[in-house]
Amino acid sequence: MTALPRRRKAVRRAEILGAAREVFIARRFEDASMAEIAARADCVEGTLYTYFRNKRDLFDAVLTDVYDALIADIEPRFASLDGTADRLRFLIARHLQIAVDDPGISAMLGREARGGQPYFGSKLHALNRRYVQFMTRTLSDGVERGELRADLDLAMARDFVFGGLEHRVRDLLGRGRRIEPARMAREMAGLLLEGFGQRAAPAAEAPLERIEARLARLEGELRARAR
Amino acid sequence: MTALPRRRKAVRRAEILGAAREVFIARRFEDASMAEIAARADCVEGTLYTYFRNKRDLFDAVLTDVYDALIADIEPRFASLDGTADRLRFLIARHLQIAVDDPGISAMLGREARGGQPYFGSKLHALNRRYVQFMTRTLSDGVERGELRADLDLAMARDFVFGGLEHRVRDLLGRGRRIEPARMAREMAGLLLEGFGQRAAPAAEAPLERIEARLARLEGELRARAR
Amino acid sequence: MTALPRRRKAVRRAEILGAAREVFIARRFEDASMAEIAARADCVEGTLYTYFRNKRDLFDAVLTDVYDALIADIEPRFASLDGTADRLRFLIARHLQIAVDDPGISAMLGREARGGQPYFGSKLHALNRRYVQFMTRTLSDGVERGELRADLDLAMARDFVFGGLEHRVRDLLGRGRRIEPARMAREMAGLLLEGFGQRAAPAAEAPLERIEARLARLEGELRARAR
Amino acid sequence: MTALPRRRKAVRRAEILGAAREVFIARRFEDASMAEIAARADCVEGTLYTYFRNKRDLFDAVLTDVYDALIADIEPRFASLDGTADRLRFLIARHLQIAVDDPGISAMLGREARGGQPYFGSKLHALNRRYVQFMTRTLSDGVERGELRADLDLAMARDFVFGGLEHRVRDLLGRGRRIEPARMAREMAGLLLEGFGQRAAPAAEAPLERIEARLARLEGELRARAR
DNA sequence: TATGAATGAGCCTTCATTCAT
DNA sequence: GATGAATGAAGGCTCATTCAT
Repeated sequence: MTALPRRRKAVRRAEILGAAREVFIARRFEDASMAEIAARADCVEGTLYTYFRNKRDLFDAVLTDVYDALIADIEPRFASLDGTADRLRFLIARHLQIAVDDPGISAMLGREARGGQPYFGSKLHALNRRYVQFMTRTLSDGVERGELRADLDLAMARDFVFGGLEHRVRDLLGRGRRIEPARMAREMAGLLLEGFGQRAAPAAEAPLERIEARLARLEGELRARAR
Repeated sequence: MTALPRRRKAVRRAEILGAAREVFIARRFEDASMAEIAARADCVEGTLYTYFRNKRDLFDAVLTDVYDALIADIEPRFASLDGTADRLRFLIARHLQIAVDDPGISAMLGREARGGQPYFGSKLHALNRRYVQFMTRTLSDGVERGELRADLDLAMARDFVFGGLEHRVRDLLGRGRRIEPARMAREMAGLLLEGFGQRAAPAAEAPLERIEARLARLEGELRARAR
Repeated sequence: MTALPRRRKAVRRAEILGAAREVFIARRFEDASMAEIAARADCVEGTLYTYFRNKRDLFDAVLTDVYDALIADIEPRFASLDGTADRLRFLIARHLQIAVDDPGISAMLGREARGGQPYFGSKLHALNRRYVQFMTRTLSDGVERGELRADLDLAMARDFVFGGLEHRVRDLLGRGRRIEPARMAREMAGLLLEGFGQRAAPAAEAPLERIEARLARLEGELRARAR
Repeated sequence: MTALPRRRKAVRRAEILGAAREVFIARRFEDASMAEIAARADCVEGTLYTYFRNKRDLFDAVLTDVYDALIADIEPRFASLDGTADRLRFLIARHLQIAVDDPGISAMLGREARGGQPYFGSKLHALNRRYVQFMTRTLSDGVERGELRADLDLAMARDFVFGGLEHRVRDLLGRGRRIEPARMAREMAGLLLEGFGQRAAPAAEAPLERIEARLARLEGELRARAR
């Protein structure tokens, strides 16, 4: 055939990447075939190998693209948020938004994280770390600022967030339910921050503060007199 | 040619099941090969098919074994627990124990839940539902008894528990860290029940009483001096 | 299990034969499995081999049964028929009757005649020859008695009969049409005996008569003159 | 490793088709193996699948080739024939010629028509219909023109022709006899057109000629005397 | 650079037959 | 005599990758 006349490499590369993305979303890594990617990219299999060393390479490039776009989108918006609760809600909502915009991507990311290949040390793991940083920072800042418990185990907290998200998304998608990122993020963040338990609270904050204020005042007064 | 010495069918079956278990732990379903299972069970591939109709059947048999043992172990111990917190800690610890006893199994279960085959409706899904029942009951009982927030979204809570567990285990195992089920269960349950947020109150009743005692003492002293 | 208590060999053999017959009717030789036959005969595969040397043997035994029954049924009735046309109609009708009574059998016989194994020299061929004898005799007797053309090529005629029957049955069965042996036998025999061709005859006789008239006239005239 | 020298796709395809043809002639569809075809085409099995989607596809391609060539050969010659008897003789001779040129093909076609797969609706059936059209037209035209009995059952007649041919060829080939298409076509057509039966009337040609000779002689003699 | 034909190892599954029990 | 567990060869098919063109 007449090859598409003089495509610049970058363009061709992008086409292949796009095709690969579609295929890797539709099928897991092992089940995706280079033949299908080539067909969708409108070239032959051999051509793929002039742009990517092998299938894994191509897959990693797709992942990089996905994460890069994701991070580029999150970065500025995250930077403008200060409160821990706000940040948490934003990150959860943004994560849910992926599942809404591109359900295949969520599935792919979750799926491939436990692939046949070792996850730790993989490209996917490295990329994921960058993404997870936003959450890690949110949590550690939260502790520093006194908005989260001082004894919070950050890694454990992070796992609850992402693990919960993953299961939640899978469950809802599996049942064909709609996901409303904002509302659901509010609920999830609320549950995480306050816990499942029944708040003895009502007894809670205002009265206690008042009592302690009274106490402090009294003790100060006594110390003064003691002098 | 040389037939292996005859064994009782049940024995052979168990051998094959054991071999299959090892292989399915090491590789995901699609990547596991009947050839490898046969080799590990010290028989030829054909033999496998006299015990199991096909690869999926064999896989399901492995899963059934795992879950049956798990559920049989949990059932009586769970039945003897009443408090929501106790139950939660027990179930979490038991789940973590799987990862300690048989790290491959955790990975396998998590992995296959997102397999290529539709998860919903699969044997795995059916088995998993039975297992998850313990948690579901714990949570709904907890709400009924007023030990958990009345507005708790049970499905969401369940997803946080299992999602968090899954990520936690994967993370720790991936980093080669040791897991201490009891301690970790305490921490996880605590975090889930109380939330990430800073307790304005640490509150609790005993301290409150102590404060009031302190207060009473001070006030009494003041009154004494005032005289 | 408790084996069926002391079945006499002949009974068991008959059971196996019956099961084999069902299976060989349903599937062609290669596709029929000893396992299925054993299951249908309610015994295990090994048992089959105590009654028949191998699958082919078993198949041949089934065929022998079929042909023996067929021949035993035809023999006396054929013996009572004299006219060539009657015999032909009877044999055709009887053949069609097989397709009506036991469509599987016709299919099986036709099918296996061109099996992978060489047909000539096979057991099936030998059995078939006995069956075909009835037709062969009918045709050769017919010629001898002057009821069939003296120059009839017997083998060719026989092939037309059975080839036609085979195709006819297959066609009708394939289209789901009903077969009425008697009526169809009449039609087929008629067509074979009289041919496809338009009888020149009607046209033929008038001219012949004219010739004979002419001849008679001449001869009479000659006789007259001779006097 | 060492790749065969590149060939043009069409060439390779033809080689594979040729190899497949040989194998499908030698064995029935189910018994033919892709391995054998590959070996005969001097390539590996995988290569076959770059030309044909699967075994059935390859088989159908072989059949299509055979029928296309056959029909292309018959078409123009058939078009030039008018009389029913001529056409019939031609078609029969042509059919026999297949058995002479390529004895395997006849066997294959007959064999596969009763394959395990349903024949009706198969590619083979579709192709065969086109081939059979020539005979169908011959017969229906024959009736229309008054050259065949007006009450001729066309389907039945067609089955006699092809059934007879099939059996005849199988019988002769099976016995290692030579086939002489032209002579045999004359005989077969004759038998079909005139039937097996003793012609009471047509008295046939030789006698008629003898009579007319006698008649001519007599009349000549009389005329002589009259002078 | 792009091509695309060829590779070949590997996969799951079937089944007639054997033989120790 | 009957059993039935074990065999092992064979089958169709897939696919990432290579390399001559």
